[in-house]
Amino acid sequence: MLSGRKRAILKAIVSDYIQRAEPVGSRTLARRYNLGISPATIRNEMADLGEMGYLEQPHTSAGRIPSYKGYRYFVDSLMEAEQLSPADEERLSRALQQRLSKIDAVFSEASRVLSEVSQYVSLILTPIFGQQTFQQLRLVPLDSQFVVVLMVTDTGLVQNRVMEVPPGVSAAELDQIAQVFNKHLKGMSLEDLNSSFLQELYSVFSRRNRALQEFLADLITGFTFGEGEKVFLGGTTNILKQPEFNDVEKVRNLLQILEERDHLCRLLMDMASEDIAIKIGEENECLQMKDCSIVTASYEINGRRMGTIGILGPTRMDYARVISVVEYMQKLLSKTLGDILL
Amino acid sequence: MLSGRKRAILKAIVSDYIQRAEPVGSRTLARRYNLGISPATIRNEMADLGEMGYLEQPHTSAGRIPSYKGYRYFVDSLMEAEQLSPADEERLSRALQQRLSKIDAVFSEASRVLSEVSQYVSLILTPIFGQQTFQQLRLVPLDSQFVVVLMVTDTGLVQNRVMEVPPGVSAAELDQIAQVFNKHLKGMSLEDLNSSFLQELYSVFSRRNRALQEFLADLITGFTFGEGEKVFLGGTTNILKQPEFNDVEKVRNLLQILEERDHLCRLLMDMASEDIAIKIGEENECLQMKDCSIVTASYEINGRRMGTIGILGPTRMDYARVISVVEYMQKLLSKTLGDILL
DNA sequence: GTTAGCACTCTCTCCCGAAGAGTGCTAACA
DNA sequence: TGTTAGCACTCTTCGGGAGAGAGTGCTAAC
Repeated sequence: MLSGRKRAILKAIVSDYIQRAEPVGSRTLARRYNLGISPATIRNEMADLGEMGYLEQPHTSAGRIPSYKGYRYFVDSLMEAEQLSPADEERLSRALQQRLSKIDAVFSEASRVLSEVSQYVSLILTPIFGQQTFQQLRLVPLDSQFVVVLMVTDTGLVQNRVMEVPPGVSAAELDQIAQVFNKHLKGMSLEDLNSSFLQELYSVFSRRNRALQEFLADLITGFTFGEGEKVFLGGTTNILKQPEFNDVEKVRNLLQILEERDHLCRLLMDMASEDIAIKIGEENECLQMKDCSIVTASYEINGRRMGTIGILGPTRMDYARVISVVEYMQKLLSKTLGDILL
Repeated sequence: MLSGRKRAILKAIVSDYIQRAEPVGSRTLARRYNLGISPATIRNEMADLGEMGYLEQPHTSAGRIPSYKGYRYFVDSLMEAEQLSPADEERLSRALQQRLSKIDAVFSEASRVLSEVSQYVSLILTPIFGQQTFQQLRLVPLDSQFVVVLMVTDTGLVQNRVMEVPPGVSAAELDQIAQVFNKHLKGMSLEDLNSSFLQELYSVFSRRNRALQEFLADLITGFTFGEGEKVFLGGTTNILKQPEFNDVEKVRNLLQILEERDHLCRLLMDMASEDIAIKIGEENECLQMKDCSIVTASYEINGRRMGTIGILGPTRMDYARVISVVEYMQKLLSKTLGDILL
């Protein structure tokens, strides 16, 4: 455990650095914070903290900056929770209070306002289909050639797409297919939907040709991979305001990651297991993100954890504030989605 | 008109600058290109071209760079059409040859490969609904509370969303609504779909309450603004490789524009009126894009111009190459979409 | 009309020195 | 023994030349 004085110094250093983005020295620290001790004493303590791995020195005779370990300690046991200002709460709420008919519009608005209020990059993972169970399937023929496939999950999400109907399959037969699905799959987790069911289907429709079999296979893969999960991204340009991203090379590295939606998707899914998750710098598996931190929260639909919202910024981000923003949005989103879907 | 020699010199300068991104001087020009004249003569000609507004000088005693007018002249009458390499054609085709069930997947793949091959930023505007006519409406009730609204256009695009059914409206009544729509609107341009029809609808269902009226109004606005047009963006990071974007401030300006999807949408719609459109530097209304050029082409679905693909790069972009890429993708996309939708 | 020569201009880079900030060590102090 | 003042030292940053390099425009000759 760190002594009270070391804790106070570490806290002051991290806070100061978060605010000003510049290495902080003993003299400045003594001047700016009322620690009641002289720069010399602070220097001694700083040397200790440096040896213990909480602080780093960009070079001899620059001030100290927090190491990853320093941020972690700060977040875990020094930082004070911050109450979101009423103005910010207002901004967040209002964005979701508009009448947003499509669920995607909700996510897109949420991501926009999240990045605006936080001034960092916002990420939103749409509901994970694997977490839901099959409720019903509808096959709505548009004409003799195309059919609209509607799949409804237990949480009320509707997945839809247009498919080509194999030639010679009648509307009655489509109905029959839907019936088999609805009878056999109701309540089954979409994750578990595997090929054994497909075999069963084949046998039911065995008299039929290869085209139909392909159609059925496509139908099922569409459920699991179909629309899939998407990631909404907002405020990418905010990151460019941060002094640590004054280097175009760094910017490019980060933006490249943000362009790989699959990667982000996996990242957010991994973090979905916790209510609030914080990854600081090196804790990110991805090397290119070692200068960044991510704070995520999982939103719920009807009490079930369904997806994740997150904010990405430099390791030097204002954790207390970001956490309060994310938490507020988490509640807001859970409520809004519940209202729309239930 | 410019003399043959001036044309040759201008062409050499623009080509060289496009390739190397550095002001080009008379001596270098004479060395690199076999123009058969001495640097001194070139200098005279360059001075003329400068006075005529085709060239600019970053400062005295640097070489010349093309002005906006210089690029324009180059594009209009100096540039030689470039044949896309078989390898590139292959890459573009293959991306769209995958089985892509959802139309959005086609656009997303197209935008990805477009940016990869061009090494600039790619933009794709999804089909403009206003250009299409109403074909049919389906209202598929999921349960007593929600209904899936399916609207099919004459080009085979399906727009869908989930809406809440006003309490007390039966399935039969929904059917009736759909029938009225299908009877009155078939063949009508979605753009023209206005409130006069809504009045008519009200009178048909006049016995009904306010909730139903709101439902009907929402239904119609959904057609025109509903899903709306989307812009797919790819290869944003490519722009960062360009030396002209070594300045973070410039990058931020551009990325900010690219984040405003509505703005991009309008931009691409404006350019949709031509088969191939090229906007160079200052020709862009948007001030922040004065250092950029956009090359667009409109793709067709069943012979009707429906949307736009484009490539955005620095004014110093390789126009010949970009044009050939865009043209190729235009044909590819028109074909692919025709196949999927028809 | 074209070219060679030349003086001149402007940028870029490298280097140097001064300023500033901060450290670590030592010695004195409570 | 912990704390503090003092001091020499280190390292970065910034500004000011000096020199190199590239290119221009003008003039005079071909």
